[in-house]
Amino acid sequence: MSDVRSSILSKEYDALGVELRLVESWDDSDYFFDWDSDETDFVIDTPPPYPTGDFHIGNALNWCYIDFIARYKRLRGFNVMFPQGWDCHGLPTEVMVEEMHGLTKNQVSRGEFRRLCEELTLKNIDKMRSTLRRLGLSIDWSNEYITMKPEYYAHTQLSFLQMYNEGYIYQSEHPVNWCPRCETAIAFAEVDYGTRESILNYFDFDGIRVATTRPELLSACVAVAVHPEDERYKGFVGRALNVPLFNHKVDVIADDAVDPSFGTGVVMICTFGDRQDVRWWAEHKLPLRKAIDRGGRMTEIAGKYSGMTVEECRHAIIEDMKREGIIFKEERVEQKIGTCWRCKTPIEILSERQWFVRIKRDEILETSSEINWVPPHMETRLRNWTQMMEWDWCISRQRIFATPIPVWYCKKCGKTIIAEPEWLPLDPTTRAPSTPCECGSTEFRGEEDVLDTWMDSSISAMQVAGWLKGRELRVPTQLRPQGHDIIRTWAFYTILRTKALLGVKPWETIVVNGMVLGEDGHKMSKSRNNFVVPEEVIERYGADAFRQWAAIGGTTGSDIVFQWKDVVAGSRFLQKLWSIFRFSYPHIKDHDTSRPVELSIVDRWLLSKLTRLIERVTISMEAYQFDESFRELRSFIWEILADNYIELVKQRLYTEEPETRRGAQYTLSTAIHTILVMLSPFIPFITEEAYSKLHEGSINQERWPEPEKSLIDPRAEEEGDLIAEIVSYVRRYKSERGIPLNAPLKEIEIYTSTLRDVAEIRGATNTHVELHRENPEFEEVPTKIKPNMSIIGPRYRKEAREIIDILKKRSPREIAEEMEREKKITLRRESGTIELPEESITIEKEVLLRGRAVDVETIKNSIVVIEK
RNA sequence: GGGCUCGUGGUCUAGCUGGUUAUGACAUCGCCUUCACACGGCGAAGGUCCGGAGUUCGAAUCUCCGCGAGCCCA
Repeated sequence: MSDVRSSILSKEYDALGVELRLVESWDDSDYFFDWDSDETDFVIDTPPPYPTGDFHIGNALNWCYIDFIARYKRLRGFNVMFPQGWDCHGLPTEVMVEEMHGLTKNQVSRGEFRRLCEELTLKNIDKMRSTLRRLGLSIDWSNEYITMKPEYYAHTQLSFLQMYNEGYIYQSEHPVNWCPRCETAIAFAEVDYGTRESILNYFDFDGIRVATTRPELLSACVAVAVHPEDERYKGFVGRALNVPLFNHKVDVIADDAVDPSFGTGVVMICTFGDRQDVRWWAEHKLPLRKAIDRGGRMTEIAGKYSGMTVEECRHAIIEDMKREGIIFKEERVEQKIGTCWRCKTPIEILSERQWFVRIKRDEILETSSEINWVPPHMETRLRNWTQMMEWDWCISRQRIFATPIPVWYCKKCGKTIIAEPEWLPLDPTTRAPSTPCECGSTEFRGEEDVLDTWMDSSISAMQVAGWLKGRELRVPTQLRPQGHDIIRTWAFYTILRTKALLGVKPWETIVVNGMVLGEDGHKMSKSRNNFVVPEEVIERYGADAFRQWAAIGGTTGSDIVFQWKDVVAGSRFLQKLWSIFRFSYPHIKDHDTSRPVELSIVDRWLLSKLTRLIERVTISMEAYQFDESFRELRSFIWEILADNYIELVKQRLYTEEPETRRGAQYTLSTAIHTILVMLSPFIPFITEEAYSKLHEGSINQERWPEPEKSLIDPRAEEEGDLIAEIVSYVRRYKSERGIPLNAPLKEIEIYTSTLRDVAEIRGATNTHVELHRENPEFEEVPTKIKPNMSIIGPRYRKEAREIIDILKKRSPREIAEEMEREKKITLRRESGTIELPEESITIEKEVLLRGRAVDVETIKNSIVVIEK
């Protein structure tokens, strides 16, 4: 027996040691998707992160969710793909390369600049890969993709050709959001907003009073607008005015989008001061006057101001207007302005020849409605965004590190030449078309503009599902997990593109995670000093502890506050679990399962509760409710298994009597095995470590438990609950009186009709237990009548209140006696009598005992007497 | 300015289709070193469930209004 009592397992669980060892020993191929499997596919469209080099804690939350699902689905027998992509192209890397090497992109060749970007990106990817591994994520590395590699961007280019041929993509001169510092067009999704204090200048505009915050656009003025109902300006509509300082003629138009209460009620329309100008310009078919160039400087139409920056021009024009005496008022106003998401420079709206993807609102909305959104309200964000889009998606960028647009222009006739699919991948700036132009010319200018990075990443669902890989196409994929911050970009573009290219939705389900907030409840940012990186957490408490925070930090979809205490609580649970395992291990490691075993009431009680646990956790996992799943598991393990079951069966496990022992061994073994498997999606390290002590192979090869309905036993649950409560009462009794827990009491008497077996109570209390079927010596005094509202409420509706009042007025003893006699209660009122059935009230009783020095406690329908 | 979400003991959090003892964690206090675990066990204290109105026999839960917060955006 001595070997049973001293476990060979360490007392303390060494999370860091175990995890570092397992990270090294795990076999990547366990997680490979099998393209030829007969099992049902579960393909996950992991959103490829941007390789900044740092895996943000928000990403880590998202990836934990993905891993919970991937591991759970594998246990359920699915052929799971959890791929990892890298969305490489983009401005931030260009800027970083320029800073690192102290150069601008124009100082080296396009090819050389691209090479430097690739070099940095590969380094960053490497760094992030090691964080992913350390987190214990079951990524399928055989399905990794890197968007900057030619084999990937060939697909991006092909998608461009297909969408061009189907009329989704077109080139046109159109207003676009423009960053003058980055000298590139940007999409709406890339525009940030900030406030700025500016001056509202009131001035005389050829006899009408106008207020504007952007006098520098005077040379781009194409009309003046008033509200049609505005009495002050009725006579002006249709008149032509002379633009101050510039003297070109513009018309006064009426439009009800003009706010009569703002400024003077007269608006100067320029091409373009803001998006409202674009709307008016298009609606009233106004001329185009470009006053600002790509670098943010004034053009020739600005006359003597040309060459100035926007700021310089504004000051100069205001000076000149003052000199002419036409400014009569200046007012400070708070103004919201669009800025570049990357460099925060105020953006301009310029009219440029650019490439666009047509936004087909209805198609996107309809496709979105076919997707199962978790949680459902996240879809409204996409719907609102889609309905608000004012013009098409501008996909061309004036940058270098991006997918080249596979297009040339004939130098002779100007025709646009679109590449053939078999020429891909290609860079039109270094390669000419393989065939001459229709006009016979072989001289071409390659398109220097490149594609928006979202063009790369928005085909991820198709890419992972085998598009163009010579595999059967598996679209829609089963799942897209992502944060709610990228609904209007990643989700939106992916839905648009997959529908446009393949005619189907990209995913069956999208699970949206919240943002991670710092401990102060605000979004994590370096300036707020509430920033935590996943590596820091893992180095201190390990990945299993971190993953528990991800699971129970909050409900799926809600924003989650990062809190160290949650991680600490997670690490304590690991220790608790280890202690349970360490205790159980010697009893279950080689128990005999070959012969049927005799199960006691508490064994059946535990197995029944375990079965219900399996049912509940399975349901919540299917609904992606990780907090609920993990909470259920943790409370079962801690409260039911450890605090109750193990305490109850300890004596049986230590006994020399093999039959008594075997039932407990069997039950404990089943419970331990089951919870390890169910915990393994959340905490893969400790579960693998424990599992490996009992079995060959990895826990990854296990199957998710099926609830065995025949094990659900309400009678055993009732009896077991009573036993657990009695034992816990005795424990409390001893604790309150300073009696050591294992010290025997004189005697415990239990008066009950529920219990049949008291062996475990005897063992757990270390006291002789007498079981009685009847209780003649006691006097029971009813002390309180508790109305059962869930019965009385719905049955008596409006009369419920009155019934309770009447019950309160009558004495508990009287009611109890009537109930004993009649099996019902008759209430008399002015408006007649009411008969309450037995189940509508609960009678609380106090037990009195004469003549003996005892403590008495009523637990459920049983009475426990402890002799002093 | 709009959309979405949220507002529950000191802090964080559960509470689905309304039912009278509101869950748990951390922190606080007291008791207990008992042969799995003191990173433990047992117990205590701590709440106008943001405010107001409404629906209802009954509201933390449903509706409306207000206040506040967070996120995403204009």
